[in-house]
Amino acid sequence: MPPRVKLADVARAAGVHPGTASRALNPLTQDQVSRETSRRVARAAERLGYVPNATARGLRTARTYIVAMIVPDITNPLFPPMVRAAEQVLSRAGYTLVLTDTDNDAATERRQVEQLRARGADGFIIATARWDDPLLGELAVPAVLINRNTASAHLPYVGADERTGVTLAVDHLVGLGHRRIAYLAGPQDTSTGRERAAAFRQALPAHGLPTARGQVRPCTAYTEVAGATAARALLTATRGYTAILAGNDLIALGVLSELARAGIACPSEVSVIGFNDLPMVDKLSPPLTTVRLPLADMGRLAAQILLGELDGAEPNGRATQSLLGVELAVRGSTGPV
Amino acid sequence: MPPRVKLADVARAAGVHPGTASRALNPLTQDQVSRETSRRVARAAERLGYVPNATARGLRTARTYIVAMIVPDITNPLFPPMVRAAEQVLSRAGYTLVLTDTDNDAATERRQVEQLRARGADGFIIATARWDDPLLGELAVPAVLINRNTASAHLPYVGADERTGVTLAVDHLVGLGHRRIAYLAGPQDTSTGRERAAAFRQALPAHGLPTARGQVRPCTAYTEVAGATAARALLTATRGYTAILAGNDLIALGVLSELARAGIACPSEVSVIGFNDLPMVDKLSPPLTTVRLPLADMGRLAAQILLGELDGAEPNGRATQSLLGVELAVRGSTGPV
DNA sequence: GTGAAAGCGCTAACAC
DNA sequence: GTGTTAGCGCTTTCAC
Repeated sequence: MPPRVKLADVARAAGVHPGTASRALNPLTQDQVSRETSRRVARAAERLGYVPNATARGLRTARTYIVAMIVPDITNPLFPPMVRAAEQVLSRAGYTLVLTDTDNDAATERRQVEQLRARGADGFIIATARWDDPLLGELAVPAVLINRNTASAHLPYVGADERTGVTLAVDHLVGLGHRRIAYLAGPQDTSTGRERAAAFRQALPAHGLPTARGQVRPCTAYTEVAGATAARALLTATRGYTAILAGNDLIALGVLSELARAGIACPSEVSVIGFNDLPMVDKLSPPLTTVRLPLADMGRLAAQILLGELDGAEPNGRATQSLLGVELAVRGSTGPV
Repeated sequence: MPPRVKLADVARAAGVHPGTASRALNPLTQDQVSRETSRRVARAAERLGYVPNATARGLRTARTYIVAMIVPDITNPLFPPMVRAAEQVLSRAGYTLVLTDTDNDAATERRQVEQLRARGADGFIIATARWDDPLLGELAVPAVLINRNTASAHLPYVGADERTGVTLAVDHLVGLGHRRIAYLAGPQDTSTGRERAAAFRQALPAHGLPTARGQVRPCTAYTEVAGATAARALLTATRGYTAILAGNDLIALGVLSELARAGIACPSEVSVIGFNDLPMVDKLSPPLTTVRLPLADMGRLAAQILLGELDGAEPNGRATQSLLGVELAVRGSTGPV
């Protein structure tokens, strides 16, 4: 393959010095150069098919225009829409997105972050934050949290309005006449697990409904199996509930399968609501009523906030916490008592 | 933030020249240095928390250790398992994976590839290949195709054994007594669309079954809507089919909804088979019988082949074409005639 | 086995 | 408005 054309070649072709060519090609410094020169350089670059060497530029400017996004598991359908939207925003701004899947493993995450810092990633979008995460202090570059927050709230955070989501779900159930509603929460070491459970505990009294022991049960994981296990425990303990709100759709799936196994009809005997609106849950029998999160909007906003910190001033002392609106997708898994 | 410790710092701390420190730290050149020196340098690096600057190294070595993976749409559940597996293999080999989502758009793809070449990506894994794709000739670095092949077969390709998948599906249906089987193919400008359709046309005669006009109908896209449209056209033209094989699961979903709309029971009146085994299709009513592809294996192998070309010799003249085995997941959407 | 020195391609002070 | 010069941090010849 032919040696790539470099800035010096363009400069020679345009009859100017490399420094001038550099200025002419960079939008930010273009006004230091005469219109005419700028045009000539641009044309030469075009003609020779000049592609700037990002590595050399990065070495000189100490910026790589690389942003790393860290997700726990890209096969979890929650993340692709965020990744996709973030990538679009960043790519348009001239940044390249590096995706890292940590496989939900802290050690892997550590290794990856190390590698990315060596790469000189200019910033991070982090979807793996645990509630109390030591890693986040050591980043030394701008970072934005998405989907899951941490206790300290030192970093900008973009999430969904979990509380409203839970409230919408409970309101819907109460509107259908339900008064005995159980909640199968997600794991309590995630911000979503905590937020949603807290919101549920507040939502009942708001409707004048009593809270009973065992009405809120945490699942060990956001999985169908954990959901089924928790549902079984719930049904064994009490059969009086007419509705079950699940910490997410996978847990709801577990609930549905457990109900089927126990011969309890949904929604005529027990209504079920999930959280996330995963693809295909509208095709289940019954189609799942669930809270829909604005995943793409979250990805977009996270990228925009990061770009702001990257281009602009120092990160704000008090980090912006953004909660995007959610909606309830009402489907067949909920009905009147 | 403190200025990052660089190689010169480590060298000084170890009492050697930077060049020597470099040799000591690089596994490939470590044997040019005495055991003792090597140890001393390693210790100093450790103590100072030295992290090599990948940009500087890249400028010098003309390698970035970046591999770009190009997918049409990361929210399509087909791709995350491939991406994840590829990333694991590459990351372990010291490479960083850059993910690009082209949004199924050729212009976007072009722009992205340009950007990635400027970045100096050492290699590409390409899942967006169209049947006849001019872009592929211009890469100038090693590349591996995954999931979709091109006409020329000049590049290594990793895919699933589509033909066997179709054969398994047809065999299954014939085994259930079906003799009138229609095929709703995917778009014919994709290798998967073509391969599967061709395989279907061969599979019928193999069982001594006749082929009729209109028995194979291409859909305009791999979508539920396109599937429903094609299914409607099929049912309007002929009602004699007892089984429909779909080009992929989304098309199958369209078929199922169209059958429901027309009041035709599945599987008792018409059996349906999909392709891909997307998440959740086992939870439909009826659960979808479908061909399962080894997506993660494909991602893994593609990454390994690419690593081979990256580390090793020149790309083989005759590019390796790998077809990985598939299996049929038999579920409720197929039954006896 | 180790030191010296050059240079990857680019940008940003500094001159004029 | 443009040319000159130095240098980002690393690797790799070439000496010794």
